[in-house]
Amino acid sequence: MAMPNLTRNQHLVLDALSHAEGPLSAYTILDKLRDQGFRAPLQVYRALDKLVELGVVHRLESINAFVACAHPDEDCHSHGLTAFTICESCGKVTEFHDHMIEERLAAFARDRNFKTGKTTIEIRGQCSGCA
Amino acid sequence: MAMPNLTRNQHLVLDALSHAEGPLSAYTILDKLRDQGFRAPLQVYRALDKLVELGVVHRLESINAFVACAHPDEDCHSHGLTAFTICESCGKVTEFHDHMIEERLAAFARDRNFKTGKTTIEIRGQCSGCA
DNA sequence: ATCAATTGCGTTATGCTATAACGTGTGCCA
DNA sequence: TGGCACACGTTATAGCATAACGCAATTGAT
Repeated sequence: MAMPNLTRNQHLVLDALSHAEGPLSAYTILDKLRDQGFRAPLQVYRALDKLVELGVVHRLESINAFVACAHPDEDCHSHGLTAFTICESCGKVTEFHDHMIEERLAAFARDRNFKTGKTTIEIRGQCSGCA
Repeated sequence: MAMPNLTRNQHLVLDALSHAEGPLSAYTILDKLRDQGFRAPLQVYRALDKLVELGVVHRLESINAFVACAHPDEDCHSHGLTAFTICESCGKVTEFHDHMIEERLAAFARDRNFKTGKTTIEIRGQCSGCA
């Protein structure tokens, strides 16, 4: 998955996420980009769809928010499964990869003849600074 | 976590989920229970909150839906972490527990001094019957 | 060169998911 | 018997996401 040039909208959305402290909702991104001409949710969602597909943005299913990939230069998809810790106090998100967990889930799916699409692993709680 | 008697609303919601083929959204449950007098989303959400707390219903974060626990008699919470496969074609959900994955996630959290609250593991894809 | 396919864009409208805030009723037990 | 805890019902609103339309730019095969 090579990284094509981003369109203006995609670039603006990625920038907003990259400069944010934590994850942002689509509507928060919209508000941040009103000065740049954004007017409608779809402008954000369409950019997000593409950025997620490229692997430079992750969607956090459990909080309906999006976060820039922690290491966008390497191809995040190539690391396989991505897991997250999400601090419910400060919003800090940490991304990590664990090959054993990945293997274990793959084995379960294989045993059941389940064809794996996208996998979500999210741990919500309190980070070290907030506990 | 003992299982107290359920209220009428809680019982109706749990029944709806138990008899369903797959996961249901809160609003789908609401529609199913209109004949029983349900009129507003909160009636469903309040029941769901309680049922989830009791461990007899699980929330699937990645599809904003709810499913009855596969083994409600045992205390599902006592099995620790619950993971799911979710078929995107037929909606079938399979619940499973893997001690090694649980251990691995716990170790990661421990290393980072992250205090774990609720953990979500959901694999979306195609089940054996739909692949 | 030109046509068709693809992709992104902008807009309006709408639908789905979830909670806030208020008041009522009931059971418990100090 | 007064206070508390809990569930309930209702109205209203907030928050998240997509449908459907048409236009513009790009690409690429003929």
